[in-house]
Amino acid sequence: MPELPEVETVVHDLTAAGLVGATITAARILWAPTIASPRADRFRRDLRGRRIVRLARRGKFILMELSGPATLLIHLRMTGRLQIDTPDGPSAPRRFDRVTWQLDDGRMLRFADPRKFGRIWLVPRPEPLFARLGPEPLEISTRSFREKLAARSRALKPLLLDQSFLAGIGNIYADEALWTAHLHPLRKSDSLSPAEASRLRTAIQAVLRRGIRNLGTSLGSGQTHFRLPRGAHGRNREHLQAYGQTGRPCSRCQTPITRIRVAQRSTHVCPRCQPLHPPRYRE
DNA sequence: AAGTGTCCCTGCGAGC
DNA sequence: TGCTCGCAGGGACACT
Repeated sequence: MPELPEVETVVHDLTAAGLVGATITAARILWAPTIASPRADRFRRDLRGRRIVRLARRGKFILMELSGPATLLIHLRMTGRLQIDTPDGPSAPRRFDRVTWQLDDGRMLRFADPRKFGRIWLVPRPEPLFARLGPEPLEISTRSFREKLAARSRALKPLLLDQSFLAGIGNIYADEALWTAHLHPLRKSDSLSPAEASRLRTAIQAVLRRGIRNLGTSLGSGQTHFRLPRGAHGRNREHLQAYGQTGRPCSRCQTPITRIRVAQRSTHVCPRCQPLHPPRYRE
């Protein structure tokens, strides 16, 4: 499930593959609802002949800045994958391809997405799409983070998943950050002491940075798990401490990790390290 | 404002 | 082996 570290990894891998500088010679749409805007015929027409100028990330969005200028925005949602083929690779669409782009260097870029939740936009300016996105979690200051927590009275888990609060965190890294910070997912955001708030920010940044360093978290098997554009796997799964660890001993206290449901999402918590009602403030 | 439920989708693992 | 069933979940939206 691509979150900030996976999206960052995709952008890095596309850049390393030398995508910047290539020109799109044709776009093919195999599942029309993937294109959020503009309409399919215009999407194809407007892309032809544009050069890829820069690749970037904002929240969970991949930004492909094009000559013109224009920006191609890609959101992978659950199972979206960008794949870059070598020039001698097969050019026929594969089973889960939703959009493909032919490049002038002979390569093909594919957007594959088994569950069809991913979306792509071609826009003159990306900013309007970011109007409701919160700040980047790797850039927010301690002070600003504390103030934002105190300004709300929401459970921590749904708040971390809310992209208008912070942009880029999903279910895996939310659970990892809360475990790392010793905080229960149902703690209210305005109940945190300054030390706890600071600890949470540090934990968020640590788990995201570790995810990036490990090239993202690849889960499960088959078509639905995360891969880099050139086919490599992320190796962050082996570093997970809470997510998907139900029944396994917490690496800090050996208490089995339990799975609860919070805001319709499976949530993994150490019942001992992450008490809902802490006896008193520590540190 | 916060929380819940529903929808979109389909591969996959579990159970029979 | 082959079937059915329920789970996985990001984000938009309706509703309480």
